[in-house]
Amino acid sequence: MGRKRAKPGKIRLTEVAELAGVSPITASRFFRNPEALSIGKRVRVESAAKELGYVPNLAARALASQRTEVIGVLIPSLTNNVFSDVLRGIYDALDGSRYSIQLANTRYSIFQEERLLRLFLAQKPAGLIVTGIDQTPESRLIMESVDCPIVQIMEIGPDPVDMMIGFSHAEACRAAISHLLAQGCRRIGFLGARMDPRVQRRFDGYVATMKEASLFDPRLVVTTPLPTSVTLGGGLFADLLTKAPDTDAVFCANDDLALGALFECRRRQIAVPSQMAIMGFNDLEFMASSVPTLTSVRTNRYEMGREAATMVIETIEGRRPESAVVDLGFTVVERQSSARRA
Amino acid sequence: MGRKRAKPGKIRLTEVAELAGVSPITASRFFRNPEALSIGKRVRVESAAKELGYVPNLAARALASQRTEVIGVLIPSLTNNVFSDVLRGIYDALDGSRYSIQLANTRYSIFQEERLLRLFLAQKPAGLIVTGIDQTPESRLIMESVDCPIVQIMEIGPDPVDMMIGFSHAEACRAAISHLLAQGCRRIGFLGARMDPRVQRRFDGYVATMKEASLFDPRLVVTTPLPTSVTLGGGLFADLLTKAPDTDAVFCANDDLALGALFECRRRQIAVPSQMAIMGFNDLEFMASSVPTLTSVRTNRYEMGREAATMVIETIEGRRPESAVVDLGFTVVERQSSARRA
DNA sequence: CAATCCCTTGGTAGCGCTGTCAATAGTTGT
DNA sequence: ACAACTATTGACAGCGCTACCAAGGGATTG
Repeated sequence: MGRKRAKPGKIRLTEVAELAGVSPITASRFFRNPEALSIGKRVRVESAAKELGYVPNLAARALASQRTEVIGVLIPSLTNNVFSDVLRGIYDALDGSRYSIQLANTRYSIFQEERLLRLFLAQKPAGLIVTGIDQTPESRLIMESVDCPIVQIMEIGPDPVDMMIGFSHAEACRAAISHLLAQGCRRIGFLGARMDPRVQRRFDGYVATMKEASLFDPRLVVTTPLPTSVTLGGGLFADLLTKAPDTDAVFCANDDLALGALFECRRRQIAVPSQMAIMGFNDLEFMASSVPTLTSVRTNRYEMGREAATMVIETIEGRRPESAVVDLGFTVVERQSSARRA
Repeated sequence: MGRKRAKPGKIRLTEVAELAGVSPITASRFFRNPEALSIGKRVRVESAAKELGYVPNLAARALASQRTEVIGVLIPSLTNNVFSDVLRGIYDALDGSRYSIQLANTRYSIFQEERLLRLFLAQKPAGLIVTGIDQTPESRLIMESVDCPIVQIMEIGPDPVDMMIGFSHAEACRAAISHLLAQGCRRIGFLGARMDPRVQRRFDGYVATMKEASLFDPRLVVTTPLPTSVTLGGGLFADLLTKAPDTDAVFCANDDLALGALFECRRRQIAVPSQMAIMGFNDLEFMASSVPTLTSVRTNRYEMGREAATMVIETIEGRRPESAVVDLGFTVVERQSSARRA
């Protein structure tokens, strides 16, 4: 024989239906598509549900309908401010909707990403948000064979798996370096940490722009696979000065490094920007209030998260966005730390 | 009639059992309690599952077993670095385990928190991690009537709902102020943003310590309900100097404010620490590499998250931690910005 | 040799909900 | 007046898994 029968206190859809005087399936429809009910029953089911304090059992719903209302989110890091802004956008967009988020951290590994992707997809998510465009070939195959909407975020590239929202890191970096060149800088260093694909593309933009100006010199480049930090920024900057003492500007692949470089300048009594221009990337909040204020490239991270989540939901509900690829662009925010000509 | 029958490609527990030559229930047991199987069957089921690439259907499992393997996490903010460290600890502790996380953002509202709590508990989570000890009375009742383990994090207090891990913010702040007093500071200002319960308790510690030294003066206090930022730190510090121009030290309720205050000092040519000592709270990474380096109070946020998640899991698995309340303490990290006597 | 125990395995039913059809009532067109 | 249609509602079965009970088989005991 089976197990003990329904506990007395349990409020199931059946109980709601009974109180409302309708069949369970009608009550079920009330929660999914109220318009399909006549006004009378709609009101009756609604008040019955409220009276009993009914809360749907999501597991049963998922099992019966073969789908969930969970949107999977794959990001490479929980620590990085950049991703917490994106996440905030995603959570805000989903707040109040019936969708919830399942978050997983790939730790910058595309193999972890592939593993997590399999894990997620086995649970039939309603949608997926993944970071970047550098998935393993297997991951791509998996994603392409799945029928839920997928948004790749943080950057844009040639062929989206499904949808895409971000900006060109190479272009953003080109704009940054062009700004420094326009300020009269010639020996422009590049500081990079972690060197994930997006930083790599910023680096590519740096190399291309410097080469076009016939100013590229490998001694101006200092990178490390270590995770970024302010302290590391100081260290990399010190290395740069050792390799190329005549450096007159430094582009930092993110703002933490830029702040570290700024502190290192202060430590060494290097005047910013007159002796050394400094520029960061992302435009975190503190860049506007340091002394001197720090030039950076503003990226629209919160909006990216918000839009990505919105694109997923709209697609699920059948209103596919007109454009599958959204370029959110970037803005070079010129501040004191690069004001050579000001 | 029902719906279409099992699709061909679908790998269910039944398929695994069939290939392994055992009954479905035996296969099911393999995934929950392998020790209960004889070695022979264990190996057969394992290889069958691997061969077919079986992934359990969590919705079915949750429905049948009436429980989930989801741990709910309620935090007030996604932006604040403090919480991303905690989150990282939680995710790390759960990585590789069968538990997953459902995250929700209360936005510093105890009413939001109550709403989310109801939402979570309706889905029968395996455990719960909530921030702080200031829940609504209704929230407390709800939590007390639930039978899953609950850990309150970030601070400790008299009566835990279930378990608790954190430290005393008032004590930590007392230690901070005592340090500044020991450095010979007398006109010690307090800068606070957001003023959530934890900041409030730090403030209480400040007031108590200053009063004991007969040095309390309301003009030394500048607070705001606005969310914290580096820029805000500069602003609050400027206000403080207006209200109390003879201030000789400032305790900032968090490190962002401290950095902002440091920049404001630089802007105004106020020498740190000789004219003005600065101290922060949390000891974020950048505190160690600013110029001058910034004194702070180190709190063990990552460990807190990790331990909280571990406590939940251990309790679920029947190995309840010997102590329900864990005080992780804090450390005053003395650096240049408060080195008056050095 | 029967009685007792434990270890392993299987049968049965059902968790709470929804997809698929079918049925009923009401409405419109010719 | 009758067919054809739409709007509502319901019946039935089953989603994939596990709780509960029971049974088979071997070892141990008196």
